[in-house]
Amino acid sequence: MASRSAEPRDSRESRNGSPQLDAVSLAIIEQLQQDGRRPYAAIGKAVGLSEAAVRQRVQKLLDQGVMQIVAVTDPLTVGFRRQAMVGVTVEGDLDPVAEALTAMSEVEYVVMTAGSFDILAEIVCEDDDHLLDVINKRIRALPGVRSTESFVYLKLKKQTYMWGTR
Amino acid sequence: MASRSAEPRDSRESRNGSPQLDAVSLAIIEQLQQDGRRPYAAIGKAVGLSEAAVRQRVQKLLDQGVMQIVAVTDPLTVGFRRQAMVGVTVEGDLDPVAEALTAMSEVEYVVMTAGSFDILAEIVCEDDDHLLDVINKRIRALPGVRSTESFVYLKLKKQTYMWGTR
DNA sequence: CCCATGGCTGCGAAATCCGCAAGACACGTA
DNA sequence: TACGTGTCTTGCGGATTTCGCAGCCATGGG
Repeated sequence: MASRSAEPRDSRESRNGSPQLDAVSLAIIEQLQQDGRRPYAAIGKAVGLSEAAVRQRVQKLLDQGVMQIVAVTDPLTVGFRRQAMVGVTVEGDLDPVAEALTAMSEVEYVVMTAGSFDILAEIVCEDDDHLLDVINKRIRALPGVRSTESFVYLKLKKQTYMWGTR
Repeated sequence: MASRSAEPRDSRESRNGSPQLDAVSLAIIEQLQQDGRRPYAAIGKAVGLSEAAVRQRVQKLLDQGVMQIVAVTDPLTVGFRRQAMVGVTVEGDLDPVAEALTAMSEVEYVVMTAGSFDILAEIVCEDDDHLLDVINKRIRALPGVRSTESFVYLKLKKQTYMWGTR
């Protein structure tokens, strides 16, 4: 059935270190984006592979860190009452600052950007005191941080992981 | 075993419409944040509940929209080569703008904030043309949008859903 | 040419998921 | 207080899924 196609089904590394994904793996990911608990057999039927093959591919994708299967929530509804996005401007090398932010447990999301901020970091805290401490005492104190600007979350309106299915 | 505690285990609505979660449901969510495919029996053992009880709680949490179990990836490694955070400032009511953003399939994340932006929106696109189209032609054209500022993603450094486990 | 590697398939055993029925408890009402 | 009502919990099969393993095929290197 699998209609062994001619296109490369490899796992070569592209130059940025990210594994190259073929269409079948993308289809598997798409299935799991709709329902992270979908059975392997059902996925196999959808993408044209055996159950075992799907299982192996999924395991590899997880091992490689290409995807993770997790429960996601709106922290605001689950007891974390203060959340904020912090824009950081840095002088010099971005990496040390990004690493330091990544190491903080309150920081859920770190991305390097082009624009008037060099780094965006999303922070999840229990309360105002906690948030203030993280931003004012810990982030602004990092060597290389020139300035920060905070955007406290008021309401989360959308949170999707369904790209690819459109 | 379940040591029926005295604290409320209800599903009342708090004033903002979010279901109130007890400690057991939080523990279940925590388990699924570590591994979205963890078997119900294993979760039950960890939180002190029967397999069936866990299953029903999970199903309810999913139905209520409190959490979702999905595969998450770094879009940059999966073929979506342009991603950006857009800060939007609005005149007048925020809701219509937030709704319009939410309706766009390229917009993955919408949050209302306090600060120099009223709304932050994360955008996932195939290429530069696509990104330009979304930001310049569609978002900036929305009635009520006063201005926007874009932060194109260069590299995703961290992406976690492990709050609560710390 | 031969061999090593990687990926897919098929299969049987073990574990898991799922639906159902019954018991326990809290709460609201008469 | 007594009595429903609704929710939560538990236990138990049967169907389904997961898991590990052996074999097969294609590709690429020596």
